[in-house]
Amino acid sequence: MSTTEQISGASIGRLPLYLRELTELSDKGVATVSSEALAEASGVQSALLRRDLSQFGSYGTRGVGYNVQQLRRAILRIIGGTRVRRVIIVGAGNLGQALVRHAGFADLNFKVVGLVDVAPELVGTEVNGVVVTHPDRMIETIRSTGAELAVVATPASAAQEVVDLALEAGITSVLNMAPVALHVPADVAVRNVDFAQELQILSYHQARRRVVEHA
Amino acid sequence: MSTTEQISGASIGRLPLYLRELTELSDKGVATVSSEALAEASGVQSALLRRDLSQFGSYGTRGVGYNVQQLRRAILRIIGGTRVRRVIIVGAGNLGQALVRHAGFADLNFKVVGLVDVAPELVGTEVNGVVVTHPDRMIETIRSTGAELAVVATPASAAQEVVDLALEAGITSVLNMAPVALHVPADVAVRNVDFAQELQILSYHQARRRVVEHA
DNA sequence: CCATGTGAAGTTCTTCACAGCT
DNA sequence: AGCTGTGAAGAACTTCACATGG
Repeated sequence: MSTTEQISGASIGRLPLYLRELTELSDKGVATVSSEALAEASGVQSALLRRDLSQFGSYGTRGVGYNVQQLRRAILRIIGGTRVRRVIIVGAGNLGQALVRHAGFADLNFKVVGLVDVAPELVGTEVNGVVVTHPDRMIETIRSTGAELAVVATPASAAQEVVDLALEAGITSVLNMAPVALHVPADVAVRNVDFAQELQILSYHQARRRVVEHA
Repeated sequence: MSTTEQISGASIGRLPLYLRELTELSDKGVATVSSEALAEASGVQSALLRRDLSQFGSYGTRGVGYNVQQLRRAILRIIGGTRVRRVIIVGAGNLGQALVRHAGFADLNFKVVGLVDVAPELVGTEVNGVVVTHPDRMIETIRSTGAELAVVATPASAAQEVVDLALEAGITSVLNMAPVALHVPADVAVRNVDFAQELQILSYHQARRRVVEHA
């Protein structure tokens, strides 16, 4: 439980998967779960799950399994999920609006506190209870709402400039959905989500499959 | 140019990034690009880019760089982007509809040929020119349209059953946006995209940052 | 002289397999 | 007897640094 705990990047990426299944088990009233069962539900190997969990302490009992509640709370603490984290979404196009309307973030303690877009017909309106503001007022919006995570859902051409504004306002974590590589200082965390990229990766598998089939 | 070329998984994930930048360079009329410049634009290290590219042949000239057109075509062929790939989207909620409306897939030669949802008020309507059909007719829809990629944008509770239907219809590549681990045969490719997961990973970085700041 | 292509080293991540605890 | 936690091995991935070719 030290503050200098260093969890590997790959492991951190899986913690949300485990958390999701643990929450489900918890809701069902299940008290303990084996690494085998939790791993299966999460889509990973049991040895990998055990190694992941062992990195931040021992929440399992040999011969029994893991205490669902304890483990869930532990992961929740590690990823900061015990506290509300405010999110600002930049870009109120198809994707940005879909995100604002998306249920499920609230359950995880994320709160969308702002939505930003340049379109005059959108500025001032509300989407799912969130007011749309103009990028000119983005820094102000971020500061007044206390947003700490920014989601970039703009066209690629606008992504870098809005991220620069966000950084100026003190944002240090960015979820980038624009199909472009963002340039940020080393201490800023960026995660990229790109549907087109994912489809292209799947397309590669399809292409290879065809080769194999024709062999 | 052998058919047994084996490109590492991590490399394949980056090919779309390179392709994106190469297409931009191509549009600008740039003839050659150095690994340094292309890597910078793509957000990777130049040595990594060179290693990636060297895996499927030599498209560079020492002392000069890479031929933009040639390299672009080569990557396009590898990921199967020279051919139209038909996509069916399952789930016409916020996300599914945003995807159907999303411009940019067409440029990459992806065509949305079907949209599936259970909601009676949606079935039979059109979204961006694509007719919404009921899951009962999904197998038929997949077969008649020739869809080869399926995007799962349903609630988690419905994801596994729709994927099972898709597999039955012959789908072998799935982009899963539902927050649940899908179980599929080993020869089916699945890519998971989960916003909540990404936000949680960023949240971890925020949590760590706080610890450091308070040190 | 310049930038690619690549052995070699280094790092990170995963799996194996079993000792150790309950 | 059962399941975790982990050393050790293995696999995958990235970076270094320079020989090589244009």
